[in-house]
Amino acid sequence: MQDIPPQPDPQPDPATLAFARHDHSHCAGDTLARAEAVAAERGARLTPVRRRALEILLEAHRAMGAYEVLDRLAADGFGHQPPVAYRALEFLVEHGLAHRIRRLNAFAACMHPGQDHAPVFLICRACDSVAEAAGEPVRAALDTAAAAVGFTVERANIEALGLCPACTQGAAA
Amino acid sequence: MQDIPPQPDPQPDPATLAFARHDHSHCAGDTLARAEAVAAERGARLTPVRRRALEILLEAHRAMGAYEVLDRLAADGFGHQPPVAYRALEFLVEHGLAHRIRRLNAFAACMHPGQDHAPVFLICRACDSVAEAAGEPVRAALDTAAAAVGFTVERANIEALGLCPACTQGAAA
DNA sequence: TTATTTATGTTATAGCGTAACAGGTCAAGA
DNA sequence: TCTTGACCTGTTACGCTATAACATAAATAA
Ligand SMILES: [Zn+2]
Ligand SMILES: [Zn+2]
Ligand SMILES: [Zn+2]
Ligand SMILES: [Zn+2]
Repeated sequence: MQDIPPQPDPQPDPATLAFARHDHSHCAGDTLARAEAVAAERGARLTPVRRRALEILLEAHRAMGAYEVLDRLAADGFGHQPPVAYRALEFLVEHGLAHRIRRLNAFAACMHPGQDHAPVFLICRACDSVAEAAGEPVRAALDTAAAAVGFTVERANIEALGLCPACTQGAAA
Repeated sequence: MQDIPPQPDPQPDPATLAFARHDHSHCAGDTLARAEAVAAERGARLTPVRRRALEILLEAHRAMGAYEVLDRLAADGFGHQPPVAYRALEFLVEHGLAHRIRRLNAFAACMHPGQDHAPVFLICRACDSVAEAAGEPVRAALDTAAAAVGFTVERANIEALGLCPACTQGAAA
């Protein structure tokens, strides 16, 4: 959850990374750069508030409420009213640069923007970290279950609450 | 979504049923009876407010907001304040007699109480109906994805938004 | 009965989210 | 150049969702 000096190894699976000690400033910076590239490619305008909102979400592998983001934006000289945060977050979600975690009434930066993906969120109830795991098989199973009753899935929210690797260890002790 | 006279056939899959015309008074009554049996078995006290809240949720295959349930309870002579509804609903969820649909900030009656199940919700964006499909395969895929990164899943919310069979037809027209 | 727990109801307040309007920026086209 | 229109940012004001804290009453246990 914070910066730990040496981390020379190649990037592991993003969900594994979220729960592991890693050079997060690099992790966040890299993700931000990819997000900027995606925005440019799509012709989406990543304006100062929007970019700053994304940076804020990228500070840690956890979800933040809109009002928490708003406070941070306000402290940085942006507007102080809820729509300022909600609009920036809405933009990020719309363009796949962030996700909404309904279980937490909160938002989290997307850890692999650009890649078309069916995210599954793993929320640790002990340390509040949130990881975005590869959900393609889960989504496939969901589509199958829905198709069996004639239902057409357009969007899905798949959110799991439990214990991350570190906190599972702690609980076992 | 409303009562249609004859329906002699045996019960199909509950999710299929939710989207089909059926004798809902029988469907709801039967589910309520099973819920009562489950509550008795667990030693859970299905008091008048709680029972009435469940009946209200059972009136249709859709989710209802807590305040909507509250209005109905108040009209029936129960308390008029939010905690009255939230507590009844919390009880029902705790004992597996109802589910919370986070995407809608709402609650829906469980259509097969007692059976230990991993529900998946199929929410029609056109007619607002909500079906509870069998989610065991989906849950299994989720557990696998989580286990791959060392995460232990305790609870999961799996909610799909899309079009039910009837509304898919309508949209195609 | 008396003590203990559980349930119901209240007031008050916190937290989440959006509608509607005003002013500002920027680029395309007259 | 000037105007038009699209889009972005900011505001006020409000509505919906949810819970904390407390008082009373009913049910169960001792
Ligand atoms: Zn990181
Ligand atoms: Zn944890
Ligand atoms: Zn029915
Ligand atoms: Zn429908």
